[in-house]
Amino acid sequence: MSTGIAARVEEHLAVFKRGATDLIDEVQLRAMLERSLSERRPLRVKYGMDPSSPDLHVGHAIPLLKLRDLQELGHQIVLIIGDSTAMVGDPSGRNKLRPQLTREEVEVNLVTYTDQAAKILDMERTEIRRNSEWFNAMTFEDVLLLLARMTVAQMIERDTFQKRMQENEPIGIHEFLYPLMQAWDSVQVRCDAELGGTDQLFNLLVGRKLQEQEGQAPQVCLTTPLINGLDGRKMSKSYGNAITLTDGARTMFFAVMRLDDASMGTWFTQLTRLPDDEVRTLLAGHPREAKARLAEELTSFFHDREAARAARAAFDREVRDRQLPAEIPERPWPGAPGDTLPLANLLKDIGLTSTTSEARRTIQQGGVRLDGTVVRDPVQLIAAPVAPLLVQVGKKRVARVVPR
RNA sequence: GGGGAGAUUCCCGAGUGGCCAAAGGGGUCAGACUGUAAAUCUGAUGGUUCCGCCUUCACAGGUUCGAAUCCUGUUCUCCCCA
Repeated sequence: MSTGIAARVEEHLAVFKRGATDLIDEVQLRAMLERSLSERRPLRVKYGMDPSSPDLHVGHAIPLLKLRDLQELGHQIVLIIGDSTAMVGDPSGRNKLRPQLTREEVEVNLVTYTDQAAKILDMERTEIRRNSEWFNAMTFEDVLLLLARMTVAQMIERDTFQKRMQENEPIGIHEFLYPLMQAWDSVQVRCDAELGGTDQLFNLLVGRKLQEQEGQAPQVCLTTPLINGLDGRKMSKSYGNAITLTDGARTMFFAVMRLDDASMGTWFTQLTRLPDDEVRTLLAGHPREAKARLAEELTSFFHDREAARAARAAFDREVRDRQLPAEIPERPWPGAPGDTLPLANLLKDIGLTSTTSEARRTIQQGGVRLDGTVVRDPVQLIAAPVAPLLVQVGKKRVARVVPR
């Protein structure tokens, strides 16, 4: 082996390892890379996504970004669209039984999923496989044989199942099938390595086991951290604490600015590719500057530099300087032209609050301003405006009521 | 197959005949503070024509002046025994 290859092995290894939580195992990966680079045969790196909810969030972007790095090194990415596994539901990191999706729901999600993944990966160079390709071809006997590869004891060793049993939460028998299915994907695509979140480690290891049983070299398992959402809990669409890849530039930027300081380091490492020393300098400086930079990097990546700058300008203006936004949505007066409306009803009618009760509460708490003046009486009658009336609810909601 | 426990408001979780729109915590919203946050403090948190009325405590009936609370049936979950 030439010294040139040895250096490149180290280079590739560093990319694999950067920000990773588990690597099983490094010795094996090094050997794979040596062979791969000397034989000029890219490694097949698998990643599976189940189209189980319509939107991907930045947490999903972490492994995808890692895949992109590997893709840029010339390795072959194999993206598994888990259209069959989605109907089972991955029990990983779940303390509850997942609702089972129908074929129709899966198909709808699938389209948006690949579109979103395309924001990160070069899909031209990505091998995309649906796992229904092989699962739909299996007979009941095939399924039995697959199930027979593991024992219940091995399965319930998993901490998620342990926890559920302790908490008397249900565990569906079909959930036992999930790790085996994911592992079977690895056998089918003959991958050299599989990437997943830290909660996937068990499933990834089952892949190694099955590949060995099938006479294949066991895959290297690589996990990336799961990140917390904006409220500190695990990021999840259902908690409403996620930043999704489909969020607009402004929404995305503003959301990142709400992140707690302590998480910034992880976010920089996992979601940006800024050099380490630059990140260190940023983190040592003013937290707001660092966070703004983080937000700008993320927004630029998922949208573009221009949109990110605009979002930052809007943030500075509206939040930092407490100025009105440049664009204020206009709402036509909802009543008859010469009419009057109680303030609470007006707020609901123009959509600034979802119910009149919410409007009343907010008004009574001093959260509503008309032309900049706090109004505390929810039944105060508002006359149809002759000139635009500026209505603000809290810090974020604003509209201009215009005559019609 | 037998026995036991349970299903509560967005989530978790109290409540076992009237004082229950239902404790407490989380989340969320509003206000204060601030660096944009976080943390902290205050208040709010089913709807509404808002000191009244309507809807809500798995579902369907029933008892009662009155039920989340009692009874019957149904659905779902957990535990133990076989």
